[in-house]
Amino acid sequence: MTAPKKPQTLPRKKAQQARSVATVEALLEATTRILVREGYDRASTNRIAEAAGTSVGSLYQYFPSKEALVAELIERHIAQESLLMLAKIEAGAQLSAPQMLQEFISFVIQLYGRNKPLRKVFIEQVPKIGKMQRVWTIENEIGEKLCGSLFAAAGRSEEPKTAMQQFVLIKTIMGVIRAATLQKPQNLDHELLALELSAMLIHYLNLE
Amino acid sequence: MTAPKKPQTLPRKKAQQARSVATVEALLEATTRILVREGYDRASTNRIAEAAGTSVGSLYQYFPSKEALVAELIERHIAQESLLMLAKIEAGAQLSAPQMLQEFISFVIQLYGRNKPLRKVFIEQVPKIGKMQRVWTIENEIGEKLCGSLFAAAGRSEEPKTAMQQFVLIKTIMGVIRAATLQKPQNLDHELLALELSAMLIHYLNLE
DNA sequence: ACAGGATATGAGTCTTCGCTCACATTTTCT
DNA sequence: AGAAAATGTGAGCGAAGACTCATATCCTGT
Repeated sequence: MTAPKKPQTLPRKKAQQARSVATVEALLEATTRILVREGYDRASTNRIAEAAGTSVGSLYQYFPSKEALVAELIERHIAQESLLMLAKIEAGAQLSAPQMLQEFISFVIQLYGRNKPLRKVFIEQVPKIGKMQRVWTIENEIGEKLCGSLFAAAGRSEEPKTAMQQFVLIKTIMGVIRAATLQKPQNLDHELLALELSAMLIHYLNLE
Repeated sequence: MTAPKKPQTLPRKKAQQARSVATVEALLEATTRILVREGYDRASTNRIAEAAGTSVGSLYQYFPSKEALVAELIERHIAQESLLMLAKIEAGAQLSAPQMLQEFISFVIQLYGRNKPLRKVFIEQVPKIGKMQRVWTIENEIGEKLCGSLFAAAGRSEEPKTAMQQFVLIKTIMGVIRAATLQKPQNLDHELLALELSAMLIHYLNLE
């Protein structure tokens, strides 16, 4: 009879004074620490509050649930990294298409090499927290922008870019890099990977 | 102070009589149903036992934990699908390399289109249950076999296949298909996707 | 037929955890 | 200074669920 209730992830109230902002930040930092050290399941609200040096009560003033806490963390993480990627694309505007793509891929590989344990937790929790849609939206955005910049670099700005091209481009990159990062086969040179991937995709897009 | 204990996933005892084998099967089937209908978190051992028409006690005779139950389900799922993929590769042995690859990709897309809800649960739980290594091992196996067959079909059996080639080949395929399946952009034609992906990879492998 | 192993049962124990609330403290504003 | 608003506290309630165990039933071999 009970409808399947998804946990609310909207912040309960906004912090106004500096002191409460500090509390919220402390909570988020503590959540990160506990997530990495203990994993999602062992991260209880009580434990998080204690680690943050506050109380459960305070936690529930700002976050309606543990999921909300993690959702906020994921949101910040996604937002930050997508900004970095978009910036990287802009920064390579004067390069040739192959170089631009190769540098972008190298950059993402290096990005994914950082913070492995936390990233692992996020990857596991993104679906449960319902952040998949958000990730996809941003990935598509990046794919679109990257595709546009590549065509521009090859002097073919006018040509239409199909949804398929953008999709294959960004999903190939992210899919392969995710695999390379998580699975980490040590005998796989990252520079070479970036080179081969970009060559393959440049040819796929007819941009050499 | 407590060491992070991973839940044991080895079967507690093996069923010997026909009756107990039936119990185990019933438990696994019930787990599947509940997983699909209620999701992982709401699937409690009590509920599973009830749905299977047995008792919790019986469940714990054969599975030391809920994780063990799901691990067994995932194991069967992985094993079954990898067999299908390997069979598909063998079945295409007389085709040209491009055709073989295209048909393989189409096959995997169609495979991933089935059982979406259950597959979603599995994808979410594979990391937590510790089955990632197993998935990777099998994916690499498939990549190796596929790569070999493609080279053979192009009359280049003798040429060495690098680890990089196998890696890019299989991870591109699986990564893109996973994205296409989960994200399901409806304006993306699956046949066309298979065609473009295979063309791209055939060129990457220098097999046209 | 009967012993002994295999299997089944499910009420109950124990633990964990999410979350509330009555109350205390701090900050802000006039 | 004093009132009102914002913020902080943590013991404890209630729910949920993982897992056990004493007991009962079934099966197999002799």
